[in-house]
Amino acid sequence: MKALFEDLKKELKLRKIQLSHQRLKVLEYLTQNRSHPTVDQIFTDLHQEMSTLSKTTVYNTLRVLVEAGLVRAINIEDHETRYDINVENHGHFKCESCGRIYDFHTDLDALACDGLNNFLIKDRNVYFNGICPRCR
Amino acid sequence: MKALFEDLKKELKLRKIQLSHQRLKVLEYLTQNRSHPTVDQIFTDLHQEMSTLSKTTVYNTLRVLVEAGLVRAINIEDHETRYDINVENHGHFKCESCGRIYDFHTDLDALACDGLNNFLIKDRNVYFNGICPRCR
DNA sequence: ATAATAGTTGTAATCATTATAGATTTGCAA
DNA sequence: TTGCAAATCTATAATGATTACAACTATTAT
Ligand SMILES: [Mn+2]
Ligand SMILES: [Mn+2]
Ligand SMILES: [Zn+2]
Ligand SMILES: [Zn+2]
Repeated sequence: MKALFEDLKKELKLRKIQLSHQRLKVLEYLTQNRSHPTVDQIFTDLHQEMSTLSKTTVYNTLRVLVEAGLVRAINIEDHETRYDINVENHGHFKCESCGRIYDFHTDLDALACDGLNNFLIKDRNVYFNGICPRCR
Repeated sequence: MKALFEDLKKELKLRKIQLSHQRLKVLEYLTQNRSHPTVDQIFTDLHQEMSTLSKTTVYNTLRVLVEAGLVRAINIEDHETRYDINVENHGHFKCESCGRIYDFHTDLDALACDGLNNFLIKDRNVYFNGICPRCR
């Protein structure tokens, strides 16, 4: 189930999204860095090997990838969006102490909820806050 | 169960938090405006009747109220925090079309999740995205 | 009443994100 | 292959929410 770089490339081709050098680098980065990186982390790391890369391109690429459904944007306070190559049904835990974001398995579709008749649900998110084992 | 202004005032006194005119106004506003307002909405509305009110005070007050556990901060993309006087177990639905945030009832504690052994969970949040009945 | 503490205010600074315009690259047709 | 339009990228400026700061005011304790 793990999103493989080669599969993702095919997916982009299918959707007629150009596979530019920059886009492939960002996509590859996300498959290799599953710690929910910020734009700044992605940019800083990639800039080491691609000195001409622009932060705007990272933003643009991420928008394209999110719109294509290949990447998920995560907003857990902080006013800084993080990105996740794993778009499957899972939850996030943010440690108040170290700031790390952990994945956990959960079936959101199983969550019973009242008051959403006639609502069209496109996306479901769960996140917890607290202290991680490493920080306790 | 609905958070009543008078009860909240007592709660603040208990916690030795000064009940300044500005803080009471913000608190009262939240009890009367349960549409998850932004700082800007709170400030603009209160500024009508309190022309000396500063936006910084609104920010400061909300931080105090959130830390005291009387108010919940909600971050659903948008890079603009919204505030909720309802701190009980409930979920949020954001309409992509009109931007409204709706409450829905759900029992998050009942959600089974793997991979969080030894994690100290302090807070649980769920939010859905989609289209609301009004916009369909 | 006086001094110390807490809260408020207006302004400036910060920081993530978006807009813009010119430069570069790509896809495709001649 | 060559030429050109469309797409993408880059650098920089603008935006907008939030925070930092310093002076001012209100509250509390002595
Ligand atoms: Mn994840
Ligand atoms: Mn709510
Ligand atoms: Zn931690
Ligand atoms: Zn709507």
